Amino acid sequence: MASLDFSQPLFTIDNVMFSIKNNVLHLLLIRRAAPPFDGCWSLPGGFIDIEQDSSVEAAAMRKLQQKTGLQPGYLEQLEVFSGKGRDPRGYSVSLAFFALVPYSAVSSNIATVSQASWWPVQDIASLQLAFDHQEIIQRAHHRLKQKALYSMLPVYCLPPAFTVGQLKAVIEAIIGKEIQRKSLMRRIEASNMFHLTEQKVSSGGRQAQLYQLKPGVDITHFNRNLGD
Amino acid sequence: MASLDFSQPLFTIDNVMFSIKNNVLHLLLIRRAAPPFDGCWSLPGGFIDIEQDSSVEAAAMRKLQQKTGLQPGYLEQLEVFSGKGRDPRGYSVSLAFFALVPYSAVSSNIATVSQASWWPVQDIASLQLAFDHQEIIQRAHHRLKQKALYSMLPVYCLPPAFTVGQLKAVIEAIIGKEIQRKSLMRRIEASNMFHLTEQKVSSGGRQAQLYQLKPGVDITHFNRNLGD
DNA sequence: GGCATATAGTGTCTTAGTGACATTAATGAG
DNA sequence: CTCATTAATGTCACTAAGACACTATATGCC
Repeated sequence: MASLDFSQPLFTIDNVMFSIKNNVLHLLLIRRAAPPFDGCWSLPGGFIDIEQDSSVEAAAMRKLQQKTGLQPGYLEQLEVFSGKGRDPRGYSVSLAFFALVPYSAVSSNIATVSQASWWPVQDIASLQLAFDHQEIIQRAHHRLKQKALYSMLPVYCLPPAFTVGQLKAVIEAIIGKEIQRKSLMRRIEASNMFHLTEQKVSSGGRQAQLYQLKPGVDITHFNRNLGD
Repeated sequence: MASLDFSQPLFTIDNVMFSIKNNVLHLLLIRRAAPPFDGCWSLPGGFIDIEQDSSVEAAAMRKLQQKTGLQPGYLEQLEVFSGKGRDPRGYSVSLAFFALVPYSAVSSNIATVSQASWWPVQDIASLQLAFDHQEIIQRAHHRLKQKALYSMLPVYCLPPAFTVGQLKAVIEAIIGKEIQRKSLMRRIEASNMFHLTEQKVSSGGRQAQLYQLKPGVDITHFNRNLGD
């Protein structure tokens, strides 16, 4: 194996954290306070601290906690973005994560952290973002769309108890397309991931059943996509 | 953003390169010649060279060329593996790739590179590998299996011209399960990725049509998995 | 109360793509 | 020529999603 006489690239973490607000897909950006790109909106991230971060996932979690005051219910590695041009400070390698969080969990904490705010995903393309964050966001959104078609992942955008109508709205916001309520019901039943609570919830018509994730279950993956 | 007074982790690349030999899924290991783990089999990889590698993908390609003498037809990021314990030299972050290559392309070059050889994936679990390479291989294999169920990715394990029977054998070797020839034919037609050549090939019975990738096409993804 | 309306949930037929397997096609061995 | 072998097709069954009508239960207004 080669020796260590190459200088190492700068290694950083970026997080694309999604949530649903008013039935619209949003993601969290923070305004940079230092060069390069100071003043620009950017993804919350930073450097890994090998003293306190037991893994890159731990580093991502710590950075999210630090910059936004909350921890996502779901976190997954997206992809590494690398090259000479993406950071003016030099060759850099950034591991991007994508995260999901219920919007309710955000609303109370986010106020205390200035310079961070939720943006509708559709509006992001027209912003001037730092680094190659536009591309990272596109990739994250694409991955999330795909996963919403064949898995129950979107539940992580909802509070612990939710209705079928809410889950349907979340999925539709993510994939940008209507789905059949009936199909979703079939999947909920087939997945065996949820149980009904005794509570019901009003939303202008007949009251809806509240569902809850069974403790310790894995996210079901189906072998067919929705919305062909 | 934080300043640079944290020491940076060691950043490395690992490659899980798959191919098919005698209708069995194999992957390429090299024997380490230096500590740590000298003498152990391990994944071909190493450090990125920021002078010559324009991206992490370029680094992965260069390392494969260097250590095995060949370049894969397909290369994709798998996942980052990180932590204090995985490398005795210190905190390390390794980006693993998975690669596919036709076995024919290997056979001539591999002889010139000592200490590299193909191993049946089933036999790997009983080897003593360096670092956390067992886990990396498991993850790569899992991902490859999944992709074989819903995409045409396995064609990258075949030479430029191939028969339906060969593709069927490759897919079966990857997913460890028989599939219906008919289903594969339907996908080949639906994907519109291939065209027939005039040539046919003998294999003990009726001659088989040779198919070829159309130039510049993307790998088709289906919205349903094989082999429910 | 009675009715309109809104949302929740079910029943059921259609549709699309795979599984299973029989059938036909082409080739080599004897 | 006959048979064994592999390639390719024809056809029906099965499964899960799409479409949409229909029932159920809540709220608000008269």
